[in-house]
Amino acid sequence: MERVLTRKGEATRARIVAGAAEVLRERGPSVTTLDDVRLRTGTSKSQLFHYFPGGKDDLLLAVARYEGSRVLEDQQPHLGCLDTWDAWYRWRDAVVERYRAQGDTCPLGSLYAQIGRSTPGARAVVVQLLAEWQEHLATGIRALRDGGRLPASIDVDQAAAALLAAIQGGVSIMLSTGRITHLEAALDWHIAQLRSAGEDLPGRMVE
Amino acid sequence: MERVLTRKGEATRARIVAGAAEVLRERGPSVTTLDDVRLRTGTSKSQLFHYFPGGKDDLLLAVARYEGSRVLEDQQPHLGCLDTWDAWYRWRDAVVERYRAQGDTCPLGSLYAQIGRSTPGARAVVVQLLAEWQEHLATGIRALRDGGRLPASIDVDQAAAALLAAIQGGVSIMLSTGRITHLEAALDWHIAQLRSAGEDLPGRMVE
DNA sequence: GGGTTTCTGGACTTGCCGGTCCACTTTTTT
DNA sequence: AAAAAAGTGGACCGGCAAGTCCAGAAACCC
Repeated sequence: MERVLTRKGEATRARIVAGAAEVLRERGPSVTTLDDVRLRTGTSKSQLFHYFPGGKDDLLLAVARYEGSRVLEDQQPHLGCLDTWDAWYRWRDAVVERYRAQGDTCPLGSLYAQIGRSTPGARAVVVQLLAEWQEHLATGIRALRDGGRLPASIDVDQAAAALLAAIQGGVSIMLSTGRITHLEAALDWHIAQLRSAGEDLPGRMVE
Repeated sequence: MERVLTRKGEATRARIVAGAAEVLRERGPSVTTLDDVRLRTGTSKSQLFHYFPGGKDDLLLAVARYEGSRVLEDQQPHLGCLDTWDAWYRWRDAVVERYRAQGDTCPLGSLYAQIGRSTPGARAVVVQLLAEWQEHLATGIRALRDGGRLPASIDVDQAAAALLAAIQGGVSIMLSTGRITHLEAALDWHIAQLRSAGEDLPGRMVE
């Protein structure tokens, strides 16, 4: 099935995805028409269907993948090295900043709401993103524990899952209310809780 | 402007809202047409516009209000009396049960995604719901603190905000992945953290 | 450089769906 | 009980946006 794309074709396709992502972020998926995308990207109907034979859903899915890949990238390099408390605070700031900049739109979330049910691929994109994200968090927590900064008894996976949920919730609340306070509260609370769990740890701390 | 509704009219209106809510939950707002609602509720186009002069958005907003009012109701009476640890566990189970039953649809969330941007009323509905919800949680935490089960130094509002975020995130993750694990992890983690914060409290506990 | 494939442009079709209209019935009011 | 107001049924309209088609241009391959 895979059709081969020439260099030019590849460029056009990429232009369409990036442009579509812009429009979708501004207007929201349900009200964005293919003509909007056409206009923004300087393409024609036939090109849209040439590159995305499945039509609108196909394009939306491509945009979802595109947006999804950016979510974790935007948190790097901090997300990759959560092994000291300082690193956690830097990451926390990066996350807040990212979502503050994004404002009250959640490209991936609204895309999923639009095509999720019908297109099975969309769910896969989100599920994988969440899994990777949580894995990064778990790695960070594990690093703290192994570094003696957290008690050995801590349930790493539960903590990571709870933290991921808190972030998602903070973002989702931001979308509805326009305020980033809950995201901040969630992050601060979680880090503070982790920290206080490691506070009165025997030995180690001085090592 | 307010038109008076006869008893019959009231009943019809209620039937439309309830029926529309059903269809919307099943199909999602973006793909649900007024004809779907018509069919489900056994009404005609003119009735729909008779009761909801603003058209589809108007109806959707009414449904949003309807769904919103149920969210907190479904957590009662537990949510109203979070003054002992046992009460918290009961509430936790009620929340999990409610969302497990609801499955992978979030009536309010998807409604908001659909009409939020355009209809200002929708945002108000969500904002108010979240505020009330958080207030309940804060009241519960305050009760624990005043009962000597939590340290006096606890930042009640931050804790409540973080918990609310965690719940929202748990739900939102459930919508994407179909799994309720994150909601459970978030609730369990939060309650456990609160509890451990109150663990080594001086005096009081025996009083 | 000729043949084949890929790419592009835009006119055209199609069907859906929100919204209008108006005639008719039922209920309320006095 | 008659007039007024509220409620109901369904035919109809109009626009919009997804998707189709085909012809011509550009790129690739030998």
